Amino acid sequence: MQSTDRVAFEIDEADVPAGCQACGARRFGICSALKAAELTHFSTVTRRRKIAQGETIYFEDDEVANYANIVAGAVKLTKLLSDGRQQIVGLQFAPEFIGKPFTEKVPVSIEAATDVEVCVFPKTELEKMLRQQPDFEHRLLEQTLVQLDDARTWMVTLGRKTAQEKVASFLLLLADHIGKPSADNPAHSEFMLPLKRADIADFLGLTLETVSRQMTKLRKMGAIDIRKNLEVTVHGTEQLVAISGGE
Amino acid sequence: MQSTDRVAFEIDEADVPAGCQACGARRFGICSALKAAELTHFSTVTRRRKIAQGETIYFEDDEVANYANIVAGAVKLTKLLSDGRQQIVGLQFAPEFIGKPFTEKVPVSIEAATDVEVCVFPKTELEKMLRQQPDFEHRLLEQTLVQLDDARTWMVTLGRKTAQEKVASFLLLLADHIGKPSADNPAHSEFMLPLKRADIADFLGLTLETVSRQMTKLRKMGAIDIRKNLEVTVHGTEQLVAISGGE
DNA sequence: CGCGAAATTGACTATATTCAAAGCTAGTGG
DNA sequence: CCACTAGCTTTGAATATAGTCAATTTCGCG
Repeated sequence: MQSTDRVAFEIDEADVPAGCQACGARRFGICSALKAAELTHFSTVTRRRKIAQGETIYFEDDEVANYANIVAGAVKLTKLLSDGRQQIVGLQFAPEFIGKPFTEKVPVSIEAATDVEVCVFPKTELEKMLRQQPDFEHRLLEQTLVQLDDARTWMVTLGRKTAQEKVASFLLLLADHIGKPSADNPAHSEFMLPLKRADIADFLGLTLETVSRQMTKLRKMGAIDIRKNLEVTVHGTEQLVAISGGE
Repeated sequence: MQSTDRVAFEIDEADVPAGCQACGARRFGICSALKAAELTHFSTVTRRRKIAQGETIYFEDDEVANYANIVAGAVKLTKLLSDGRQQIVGLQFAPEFIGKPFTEKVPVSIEAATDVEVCVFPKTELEKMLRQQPDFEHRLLEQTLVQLDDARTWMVTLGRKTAQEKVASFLLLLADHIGKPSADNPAHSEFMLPLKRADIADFLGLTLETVSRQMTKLRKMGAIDIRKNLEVTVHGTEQLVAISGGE
């Protein structure tokens, strides 16, 4: 006969819904505020959805009835000016939360930057969880504070950096979020660009031509390598940090 | 003898600490989540402080032991690059909350843009209130979401607007927060600039000369009037909205 | 292989910056 | 009360950086 401890542990683990076990949000996202039993209940009202690159998930000022966690991929948050100029105001990667609680409308458009998989749940359900679980709201506040800090950090990049520094900052941001140590040299970092040049330009407040020129310059300086327009290798982040004008 | 209702009402009102009665944070800030009795307790651990224009309240990455509500005046939140370039990432007016909960360090420098009066309270005390009062945390989350939205809206201005549009956007922001209808024409708006040209430049991602030139241009276009370098009159906001490139 | 989309490169231009000088404004002291 | 100063603002001329428009190349995919 097994010890109660052991049994309890196994039951607990078994209680974690299958779909949640491999999910980043379970461990690092808002779901980490939930206990297995609560998660089980929660998982009955969520559903997985795959979204193709380029699809818009919410339009700016849409009224929304759902929220979601990103399970895989990256989404871009954009804002438009009436004449069509566009600014990407944030990139979000797994396992971050999508949506703005307690308001009718989302103040940004949300679009799949890569193929994306999300875990969707109804607005009402989230708000119920928030009322029942103070921890859950706490977690949400923490994630919001991180996003606020990220936004403000990016404001410095937008307002005060040169084109070259902006591009270097962008590459460092990606290295940080989706970079993997390269096979041959662990000090290097490799990743696929989740955005095309026009989107990078919209994120950096530049034109796509300027982005392209600066990428070329960084390549010629030996700071990075780009293959097939989207496979990037960073040759040591220190050099890139120096070029980026720092934090 | 008075009715119990009447008595209860008077006691309740009388319970609101004297210092809180005229405070904006009491009605619109985070303190509005508190009932009179809780407020009374809270007010025993707060203290008023006056801060002169130009004084720094927190330095970037300082560890802080206090939070505060702005009672009067305006503060600027700034971030620095290592070589000294500066970006103002936010302006806050009464009755907003200052400080970043649950973290050791503030990620921005906070400086009094005008003479400021704040209501200060210890970090530990706020965090205790947050645990005891879910409403309080909820309120804080809502304020943080508003700040996040403000930051993202400003990112569009920084990344995608021209100098002229930036200056117009800035004036509209002020008209919105501290503008008063002018005496002679209610469609006009008047206010004192809380920032000097160099600060406006740091807020808009421009140089102070460019800010000055654009102000002059707006004056010559008849959109605004400036007296003594800091008294501004907006001649109808529609024109300024049109110039600002919109939301 | 060939087509369409995306990226690069080039030549020219526009916008905002830089550097420099002069003009205001408010506060101080004779 | 006026002159003087210090700090800020305005204005000007020259320059640099990024933007625009256009041509060419590369890449992904049928």
